[in-house]
Amino acid sequence: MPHDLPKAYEPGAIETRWAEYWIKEKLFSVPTPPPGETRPVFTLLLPPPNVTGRLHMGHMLNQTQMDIIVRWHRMRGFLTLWLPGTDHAGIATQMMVERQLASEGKKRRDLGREAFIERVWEWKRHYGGAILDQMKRLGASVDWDREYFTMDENLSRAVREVFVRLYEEGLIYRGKYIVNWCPRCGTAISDLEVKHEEVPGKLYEIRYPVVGTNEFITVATTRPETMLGDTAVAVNAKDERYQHLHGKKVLLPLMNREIPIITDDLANPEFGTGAVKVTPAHDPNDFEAGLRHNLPQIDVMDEHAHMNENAGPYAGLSRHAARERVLEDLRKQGFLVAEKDYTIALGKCDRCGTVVEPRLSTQWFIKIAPLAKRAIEAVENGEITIAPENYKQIYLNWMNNIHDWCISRQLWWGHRIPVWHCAGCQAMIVARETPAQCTKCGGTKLEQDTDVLDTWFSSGLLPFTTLGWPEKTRAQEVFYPTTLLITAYEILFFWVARMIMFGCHFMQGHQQDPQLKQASGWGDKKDDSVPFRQVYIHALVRDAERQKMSKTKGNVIDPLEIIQRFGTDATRFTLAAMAAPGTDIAFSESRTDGYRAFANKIWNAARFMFMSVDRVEAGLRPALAGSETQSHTGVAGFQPVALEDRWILSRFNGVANYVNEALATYRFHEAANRIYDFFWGEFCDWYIELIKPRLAPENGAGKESARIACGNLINLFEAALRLLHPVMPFITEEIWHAVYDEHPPLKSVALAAYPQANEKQFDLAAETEMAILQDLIVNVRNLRAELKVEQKQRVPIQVFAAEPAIRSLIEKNQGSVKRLANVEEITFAANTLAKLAGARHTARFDVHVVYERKIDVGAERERLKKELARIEKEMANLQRQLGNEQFLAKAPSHVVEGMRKRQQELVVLLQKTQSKFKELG
RNA sequence: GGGCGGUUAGCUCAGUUGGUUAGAGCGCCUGCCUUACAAGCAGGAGGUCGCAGGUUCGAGUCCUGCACUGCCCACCA
Repeated sequence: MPHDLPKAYEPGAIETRWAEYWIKEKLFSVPTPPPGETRPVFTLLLPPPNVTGRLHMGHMLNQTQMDIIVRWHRMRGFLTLWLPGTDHAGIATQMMVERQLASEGKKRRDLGREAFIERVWEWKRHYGGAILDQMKRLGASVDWDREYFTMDENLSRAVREVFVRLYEEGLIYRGKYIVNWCPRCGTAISDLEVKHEEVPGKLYEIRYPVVGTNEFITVATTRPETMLGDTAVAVNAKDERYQHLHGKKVLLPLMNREIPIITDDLANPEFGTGAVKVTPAHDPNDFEAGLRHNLPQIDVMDEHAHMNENAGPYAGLSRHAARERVLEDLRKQGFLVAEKDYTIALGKCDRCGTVVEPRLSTQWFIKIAPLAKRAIEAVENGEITIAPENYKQIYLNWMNNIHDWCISRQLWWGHRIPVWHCAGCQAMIVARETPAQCTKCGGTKLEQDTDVLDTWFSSGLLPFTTLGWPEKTRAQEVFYPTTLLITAYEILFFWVARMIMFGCHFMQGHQQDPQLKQASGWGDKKDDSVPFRQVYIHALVRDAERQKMSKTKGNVIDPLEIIQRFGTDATRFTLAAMAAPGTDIAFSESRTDGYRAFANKIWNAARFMFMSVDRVEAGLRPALAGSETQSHTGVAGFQPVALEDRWILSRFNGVANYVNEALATYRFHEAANRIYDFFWGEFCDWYIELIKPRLAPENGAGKESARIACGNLINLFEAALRLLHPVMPFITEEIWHAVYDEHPPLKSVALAAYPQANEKQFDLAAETEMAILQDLIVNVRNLRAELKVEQKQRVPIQVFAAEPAIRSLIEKNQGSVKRLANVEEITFAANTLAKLAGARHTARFDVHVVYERKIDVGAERERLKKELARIEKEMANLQRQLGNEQFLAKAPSHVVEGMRKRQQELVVLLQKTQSKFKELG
């Protein structure tokens, strides 16, 4: 028998054992079904963590939510595919390996491109699996047989295919533009990879002498060092201050170069001096102005943001040193006329924090507007839904203001751009496979473009490339569009938007297997090109002080450490219970500790159950067997003989309903909390306590009655385990196997059916009656506490109930009352007991504890005073409302009815309370 | 410069579409080692729902303004 469980729940060994079991048994592997499959389909793509990643709380929240939804679907009979993988993460991984090389005193250029890439692969083979191993510890029920890596050969081929197609469609172009350049990473980065940070800075005013006059024109700039590359000064044509200078030239200080004064809207008369220096090679606005006016582009910096030969005497200096020197020289020569405090939005590299340099360079771009058009439509017309809904607007705003996307990176690690340059004729050959010779001149000296693609280029394709694209596969018919995407807000633009653009473009015309589409509930959707039908954006996990976690702040909470201390189930439960849609989570260890206690509670309830089973009927199993688990509703094999049976059965079905509805709308916290309250507050605190006498046949309850009680307990428990399983997969799996005495009908509770409510098992009368009994018991306990009755002392009570039904209810269940309130004898009074000093009353009954000690009259009076005030206030409110004809006319009838009922109760309560208050003097 | 959120018990947070008495966990106070669980049980105290208006029969919930606070986006030097 496995029933001799340890007294305290120890999650560690149990969790690792089941995690391994699930993988070994391939429980979550889903072979692509052939045509004819009729089950509804649920597909979810795991947002691929970086191979270099270490599991953090964000991952854990994300994966917990996904796993809950995935397990829930699987248990409801969906053909459920959760596709895992990792991202090659260009910059991050390259940095990682470069750091490793640095510790050996080497640089990547020492190795050369090929050897370096081989080195990265080696690194990946050694350490790349770490984050997925950590996922396994979380219990993520993914299909490991389909694990992908974004640099896998098949995915790389798909990337080249996409590049070539986009190029052929004119949606990819190459050109020399200003891009965001990270001097430390040595590569271009996209707009999204630049984080703006407001920092205090200076606005400098520099005067340039106007050639042929004694005048100066004063420009304002935050970046004086770029003046070395100035090729014009712009003023606004309408600005009267400068109209006499139109067409004149200025002599650029320090460089002694003559540059024109141009008129352009770039200059805003309201800002600074109204005149602006124009540096086409170092500012995107100036670049545009330069094109408009045919200005030369003078690049004064190199790839490390050091000044180059174009910077004359400043060559070799870093941009920061150059700024100081330039300012110093301007000051000395009398050109610097003002320095004003000014807040600058400084752009920093998302990856390394280095200040980004707008740099003129040749890059590859995707023309985004045509792709964005359909991506906007798909969301606007509801082909893709985004929840919480406010993110829909954020998405649309962003998409409507999107710029072209710079996709080339000057890195070595990544998908190399499939373009070859002919050394002979300079032709560019864009091809899926390495060409043997130049298509123009036939030359064989071809060199592949040295750039690689932005990592998000390949991850944006994953919804279809992981399903075999560009081939047309059965997997796509079944699993595309994927059903849901659960992800963090921060990658809404990086990833989600790009997947939508690519999906809508490349899967245009795709159709999901109509039968499966219908079965899965998407019959009303027209567009099967979308990468997913739904998006759910989850919150950010912050630390207990609501601070964003960051390494520099040192406030990062390591989920693995939390798991170590409290268990995976407790940690998962915490994240679920705190995840109200739309609000960030302040992670709190005390909450996790509370849920560890919850796991322990479940464990001990199981121990109790097993002890009872072993005593009453060893070998008793739940009524459900095998295939039945997929079709039944409510609790099987449950025989409601007593009030508490009818009550708990009804409650269980109510909870099942509630939880299913909550999960359907991503209300994880409501689902988790409802299960918690049910299991602890109702099942353990009341139900188990109530049935204890029936479980002990030696108490005279009878063997058959004990057998029924035991059966109910085990069947209910089994159902509760299934209900809880998506949130706490480990402990439920462990106990579920034990419930079936290690011979479960299925390999895992994860494959059993998720509880659905059974209408026939609802029993509102039982719920009402039970509430009255609970009320009575709590009142007696309360009185006992007030009278300071010894815990063990059994006392007689008197009860008055005006309604015969209530009296008979109490009579019938007096055994329960006696046990749970430690009552010796119940006698029924003929008249109200409300006046008695030591009595308690409700609208339905009065109860008095017969005991020699008297209550504290003063305290009782205070309590009553408060209560009276409350009742009177509520009465007044009710009377006001019920006396209002408009209210009676407009309010829904159930509200009016409810208030009338409440009013009747209050009348009784008020009367009783008043008379007692008088009695106390 | 735009946009979005938050403000409810000592602390951290819930509070579906407005509807009867605003909840939980932790913490606090009192009493219990009652053979499932002291990681537990029983009882209790604690809130003018940020401020000011408005809509409504009815507002924690909807609207406006204000205050404080957080986040995202942004090529005005």
